[in-house]
Amino acid sequence: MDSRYILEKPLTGPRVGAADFSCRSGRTVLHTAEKSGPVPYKHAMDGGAAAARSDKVSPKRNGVSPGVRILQDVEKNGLGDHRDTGYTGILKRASPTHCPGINRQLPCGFMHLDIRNPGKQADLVNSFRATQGLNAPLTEKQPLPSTHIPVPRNRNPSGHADKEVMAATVLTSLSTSPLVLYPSSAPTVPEPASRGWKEVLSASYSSSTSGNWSWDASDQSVPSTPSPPLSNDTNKNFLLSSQGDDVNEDVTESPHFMFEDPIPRKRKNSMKVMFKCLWKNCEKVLSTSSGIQRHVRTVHLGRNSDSDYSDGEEDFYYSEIEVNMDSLSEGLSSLTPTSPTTAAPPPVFPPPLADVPHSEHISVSASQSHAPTLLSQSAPSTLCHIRTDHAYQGPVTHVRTVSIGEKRQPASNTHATVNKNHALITPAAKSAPGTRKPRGEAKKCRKVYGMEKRDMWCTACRWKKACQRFTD
DNA sequence: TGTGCCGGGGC
DNA sequence: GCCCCGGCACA
Repeated sequence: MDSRYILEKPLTGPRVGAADFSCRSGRTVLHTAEKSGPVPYKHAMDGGAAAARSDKVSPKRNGVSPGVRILQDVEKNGLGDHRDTGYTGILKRASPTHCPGINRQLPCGFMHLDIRNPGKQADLVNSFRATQGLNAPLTEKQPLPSTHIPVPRNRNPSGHADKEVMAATVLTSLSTSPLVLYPSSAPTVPEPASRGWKEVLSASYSSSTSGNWSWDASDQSVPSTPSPPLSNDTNKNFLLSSQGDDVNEDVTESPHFMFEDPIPRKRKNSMKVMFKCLWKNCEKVLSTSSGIQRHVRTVHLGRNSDSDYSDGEEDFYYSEIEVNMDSLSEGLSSLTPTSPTTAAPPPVFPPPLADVPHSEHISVSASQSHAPTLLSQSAPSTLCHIRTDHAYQGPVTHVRTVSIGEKRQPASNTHATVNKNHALITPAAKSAPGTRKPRGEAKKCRKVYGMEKRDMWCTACRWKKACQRFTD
């Protein structure tokens, strides 16, 4: 995967659909094969299984299995020429999640500046870019979709002017709010913007079901959490207050929160101190005192914003307010895509950084054991139910739902967190001893093939076990 | 009575 | 682990 691909690939819906379709299509193929007759087959975790089975279902080796065709269609629909991944669905699904990570590795990382706020912030923008050694013209970067926003990996504010440091601080603190991301004052269409976070969400969501990765769910403080629009009132307040010149520093770079650090820093304190302008009819809220002072000085006191002179009068026109960032996160967490099969919804919202597949995210330390738990709980939202005729045999772990992104554990390795969760859930779901599960409606091998074709039965039926081929 | 399949046992 | 079967519950 080269950088060209990264830059040209939009992380949009179709890609998400690819993951989902490939998974489902794999299942479809599976069932088709099952229904087509008692063809013995082996299962694999990826789309290759579908292709492999298509060898038997379809006379042609190159015959396009449904799953493969869907993948190719998806590519036509915007995934470009990413054809080097072969037929396997895993690679296809993994591809989107790799993009951001590689983006961060781009030597010429850039910030996706909000093009809807041109003009005044240009100077500040250029200042920022200059300090980061970013020489690429801004216009080259702007066409990128908002959901795909790489940023410089190592931002070093040291040596910057106070203004720039302050701007960075403001951005970090405000980045939890989508309100700043997509100000209503923007002349451009807000719809793509609102769709942006949705896409990020869906991308993250679907990725969780596909790639071999996890997010560090223990990090609730990720400032990159994209947020659905909260209350309109809040929006108004924020947006109204975001039209001043100070907003530029807030708005201009806030998108960088999307992909800040691979491992975002924790926020120790959920209470965020903000500074609210007390000027009549002005509800501007900024996260830094200097910012609000400058706002008051320039907007309300009519002083030159470039002038560093301040008599301290601005102090009278703003006050500190505390904003509970957790409350925002909680509101967001309600949108967390959870699986109906999960025992409990993840307590935190998966940050979009989870979009980034990082092996270091997978290997979470034991002290963060809840992270894999979250993965296991949220991942199976789109599952490929994989079973075999021989699933009945051997360890029960052969018969279980397997998410695409979930690494298959050896049968002997029942200590995995995923299996632990199953163990925790299973006893409650297990029927009481002595009770039988109701007889299924589906015809079983015995009825389908009859006694004379007993060799065509599934193994379980032959052994008088629960039929594995025609399950209910 | 036929069927599905649990539980148990032999190898 | 593979394979078989007695026996029970259900339609």
